[in-house]
Amino acid sequence: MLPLHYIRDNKEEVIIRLAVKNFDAQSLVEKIIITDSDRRKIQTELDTLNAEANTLAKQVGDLFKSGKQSEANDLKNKSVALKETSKKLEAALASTEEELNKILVLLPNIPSKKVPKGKTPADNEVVHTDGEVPKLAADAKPHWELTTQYDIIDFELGVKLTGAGFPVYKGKGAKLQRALINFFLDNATAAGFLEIESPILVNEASGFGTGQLPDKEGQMYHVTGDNLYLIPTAEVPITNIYRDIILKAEDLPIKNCGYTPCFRREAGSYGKEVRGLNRLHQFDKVEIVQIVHPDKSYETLEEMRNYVAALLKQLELPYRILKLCGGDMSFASALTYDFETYSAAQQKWLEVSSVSNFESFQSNRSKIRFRETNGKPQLAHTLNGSALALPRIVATLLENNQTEKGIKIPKALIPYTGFDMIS
RNA sequence: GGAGAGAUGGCAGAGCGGUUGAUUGCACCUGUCUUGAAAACAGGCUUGGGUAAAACCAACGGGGGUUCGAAUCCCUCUCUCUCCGCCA
Repeated sequence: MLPLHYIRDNKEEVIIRLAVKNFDAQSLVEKIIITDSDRRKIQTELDTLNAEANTLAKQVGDLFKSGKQSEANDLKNKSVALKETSKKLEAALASTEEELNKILVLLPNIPSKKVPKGKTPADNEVVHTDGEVPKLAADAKPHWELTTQYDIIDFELGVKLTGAGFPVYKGKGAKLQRALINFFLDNATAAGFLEIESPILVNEASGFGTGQLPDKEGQMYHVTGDNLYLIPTAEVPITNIYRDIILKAEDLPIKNCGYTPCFRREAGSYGKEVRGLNRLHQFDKVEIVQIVHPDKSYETLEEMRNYVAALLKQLELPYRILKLCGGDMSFASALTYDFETYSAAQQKWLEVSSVSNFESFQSNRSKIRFRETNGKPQLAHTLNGSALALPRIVATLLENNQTEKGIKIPKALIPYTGFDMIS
């Protein structure tokens, strides 16, 4: 949610910049500005009326005390009349505010000036490529065959227990999951991120705070009995820790990380996109989150980008970094880097991380603020990134490292797996 | 799940129908004093709307009601705590 005063003061700018996201903001912005000005008009009227009523009430009190009953009663009647008007105004104010909030939430975040124009993933800008793509034998197998061959992930069993997209990890497959999670968490904490273990069910307020609600409701699993949502990412609970908080400037930057399972309904996905580990309903992920001073957020984004790159390097996976074009960016982001690893048997790039600067878009929704000494509260900037999401890492790792003897585990991971080969 | 108690500013904790946006303590900030610090003293210290800045308005868990007037009374929802039950 963009700050209202920003929209008010930079109307043209907002419209022009949102065009980069292929979002025609013209009529929405107009409507927001009109509704806001209506709101203020009503508010001013109501304030004046309330001021009058307050004065009156005081006078009535004084008159009663000094025993002037009849005069007091006269004023009382006047006060009752005021009240009817103020009731109407209050109702008008409430409905105008509701309307304003409803449309304000429809406006996406403004993309940073560095965001390339474009409509589809094909327009994303490759900003960095690293690592060697292995030359595999002609009969190299995609990961969903390898997992069966070595009996480490059972997709059908998951279907039996739950449904498609809920795989069961077994033996070295399960150990590999645990190894990756620990590897990622250890790296994150070594880099100064405080580890958080959070709930994986969140309430509506949290879902709204990070932008999943109301618009992306269909992407989350909803526990209707208690009106809670299964988190699609640890970003939701971790960022919401700071909802409605006014931090001290010296508390910044806040660096948190956390491992959670993530749940996504992925309604509408189909075909080879969802084959094997490519797209799951439940998966494991370590997320890094930062809350920073607005002056520092782009610097922080680069730092996080470098951090994620270093992880992939340690895992010896070929990867590239994309700067997302306006059309491919998420609703809430101002600038996003996607990380993709090259899965050699599928011969395609798989997204394994997305690192974004949300500027004040989330913090405005969640009221995450900070204060300089003696200053006014102001919105902080929030950032987050996957570091990393497991399934596609596993897919790439299995495919790229397959040999006749088995699947080789990258050196950095061996202390965590306790084995150097899946065979 | 049953019974009871409670929700007030960063924290603790008053207030229970009329200058109470809120006593007080702690924390914090700014001054005075000091070579510096501590102590002491003086002042400041919720948030949002509104304004050039004020004035002004709103908010004492959320929503509704009674009243000329509510943090204070009533209804309702949510949450927390205590006891009992159940239980990893």
